[in-house]
Amino acid sequence: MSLQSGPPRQNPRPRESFVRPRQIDDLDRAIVELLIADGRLSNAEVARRVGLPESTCAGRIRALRESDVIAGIHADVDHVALGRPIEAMVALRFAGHTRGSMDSFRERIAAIPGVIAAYHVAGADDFLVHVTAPSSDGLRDLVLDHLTSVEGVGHAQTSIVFERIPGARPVG
Amino acid sequence: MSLQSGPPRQNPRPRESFVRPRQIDDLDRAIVELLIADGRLSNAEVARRVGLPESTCAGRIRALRESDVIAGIHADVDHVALGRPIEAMVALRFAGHTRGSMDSFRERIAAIPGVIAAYHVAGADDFLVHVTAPSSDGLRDLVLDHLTSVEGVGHAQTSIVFERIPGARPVG
DNA sequence: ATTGAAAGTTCCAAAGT
DNA sequence: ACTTTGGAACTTTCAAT
Repeated sequence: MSLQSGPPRQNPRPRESFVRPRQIDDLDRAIVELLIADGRLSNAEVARRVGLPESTCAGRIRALRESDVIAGIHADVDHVALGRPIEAMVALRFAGHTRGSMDSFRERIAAIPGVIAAYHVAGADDFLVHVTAPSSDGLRDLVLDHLTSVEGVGHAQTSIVFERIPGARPVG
Repeated sequence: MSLQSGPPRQNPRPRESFVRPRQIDDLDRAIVELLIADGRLSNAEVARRVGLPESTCAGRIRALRESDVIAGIHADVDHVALGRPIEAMVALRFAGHTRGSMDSFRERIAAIPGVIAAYHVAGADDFLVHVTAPSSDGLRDLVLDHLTSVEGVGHAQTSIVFERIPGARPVG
């Protein structure tokens, strides 16, 4: 079917990404950069651009995927077009930093509808939750029902996102 | 070559994504969800799963890409494996909110090495910049050389990211 | 717009050099 | 590590609905 799709990455990974089969070299980095720019490039095309025979290139890509250097390949969508025009970043602060409530929250974040990603951070805030909503009402409901109301959360500050500017993300 | 790759999305888009050729329906949403989960699914496979003939499905996917509902398909990489183990979110506050300096910053963000994405937000902070660095020294250099030092930036607060938790991102 | 069928292409695995 | 090869899978096109 193509370079493709190991089993879709399950979400809460138990924090172990230490299968590192082979040292990453510049060729691997070049391959990864190409696939960051366009995740649907065919193996043949990637091979051509990095100057590698197809079978060798395919082997490297497979290894990169199996070792989770390439964690996944996903479509980036326009949430506005899909009926969720409101985008926001919600900073959560836990009261007392109970390890337990933060852990249990961590496990449930991904299931909250509208959550694009969450970041567990050091500093004044504990989590940054990146969300979309169909309306400001929807955003309020999302925040109040699924974030503020979480056990242990002491404070939530919602910042509307005016614009998301994608980085070039060149690996170097 | 596949469903693939219109010209790679150029970065600072002038904020107009209003070519909406056809109304998005539930089938489109289903297709998009599949491609969010696995951006390398073949057209044949997507067609099978949503119960559409291949040619129809291919047409829809093409339309979704041309109208930028699907903005792009990109590999998600493990920055740790690629030699940038430090991940951080930097909150920037501009002094005086000079429109000009914020605009010019906006245009230059994507070129800063290590920047994954930046968010222009409403609220106390003006930008959240999501970055990776090869070391804490590298992070300091990145922040001091490219963020704090930007004209108009009054304050920068750096939060180390312990963990990124991807959301399910179901469109609904 | 959507469809099925057929043509043309690309991909993958397994062989050998 | 590279090349070739055969067969399977994929995308695309087109006439018709």
